[in-house]
Amino acid sequence: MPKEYENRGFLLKQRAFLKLYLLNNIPKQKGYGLKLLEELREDFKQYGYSPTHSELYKVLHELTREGIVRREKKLLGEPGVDFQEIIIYHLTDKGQQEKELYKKQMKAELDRCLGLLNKAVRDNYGPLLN
Amino acid sequence: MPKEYENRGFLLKQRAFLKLYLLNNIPKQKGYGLKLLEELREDFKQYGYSPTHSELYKVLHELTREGIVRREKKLLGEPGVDFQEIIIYHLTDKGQQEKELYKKQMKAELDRCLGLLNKAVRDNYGPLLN
DNA sequence: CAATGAACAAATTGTTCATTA
DNA sequence: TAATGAACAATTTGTTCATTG
Repeated sequence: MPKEYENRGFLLKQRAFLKLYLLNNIPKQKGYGLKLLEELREDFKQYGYSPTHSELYKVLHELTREGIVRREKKLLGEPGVDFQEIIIYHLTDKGQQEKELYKKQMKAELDRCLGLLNKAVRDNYGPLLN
Repeated sequence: MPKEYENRGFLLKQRAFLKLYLLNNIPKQKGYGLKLLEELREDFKQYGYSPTHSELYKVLHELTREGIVRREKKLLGEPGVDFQEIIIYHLTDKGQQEKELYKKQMKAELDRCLGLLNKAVRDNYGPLLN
C-alpha cells in the first residue's frame, strides 16, 4: 500500500516531495543514494534548497520497505580496483503501479499548495490592497 | 528586530505564513485571537488548511514579545451583560516599519517556494516527459 | 575516504489541559 | 461556555556518529 498521501494541512512535507522526485529519477539513471542526492541538490540549488543525505536515505528505505523499489548491490568503478559498494535502486512491478497512483495524488497536492501560496500573494500583495 | 527571515530550506514554515497574514489582518479589523483564527480558517477552507488556535496564539505572542503588536484588553459584547474578556491587537509604530520589511522578505520567500513547486510540476508532469 | 545507515537532537506543529471571566 | 494560554506530545527534519569496504 502506498499509504495514501494524507497531509491535509499546511504545505506538503519534504519527505513526500523527495519521494515524488525519486520515483521519477530512479528509473531514469542507475543512480545510487549519494548520486541521486547530488543531482537533486544541483537541481534545487537556485531555489536555496539542499536536502540532506539523511532525509534522502529515509525516503529510499521507506520505498524499499513498501516494496516499491528493489535494491541491488554493486561495486562502484572498476572491479578489482575500486571496492566501494553502492546500492542501485530499481522500481518493482508493484512500484510501477504505485508510482502512477502516487503521482496523481501528488499532482493534486502540488496544485493545492500552489493555490495556497498564490492566494497568499494575492491577499498580501495583490492589487487594490495597500 | 524582526529576526530576519532565514529559512533557507524546503518550503516556508507555517509560523511565518501566519505571521504575514496577521500583520496584514490586524490593522484592518479589530479582531481578537479566535476571531482572526475563524477568518483564516474560512479563507483557507477550500485549500484544506485549517490552522490551530495554538499556532495562532504562538504567533501573536511572538509578535507581542517583539514589540510589533500591542495588546488591549476589552470586554466582548455589551458591558454589564457579557463579561468575556478578549484581547485586541494593534500594530505599534515599530510594528508598522517591521511589517513592511517582513512583507518584503516574505514576498521573496513566497516566490522562492512557488518556483520550487512549479519546478516540481514541470519536472514530474511536464511536457516531453513520460 | 565515499557510501550507507542509524542514533540522536532540534525544531516545528498539534493535542490536551488549565484558567478566567 | 468562549477565549486565552500553557503544558505536553507527536511529527518532521537535521546533525552527528558508526560501519563497511
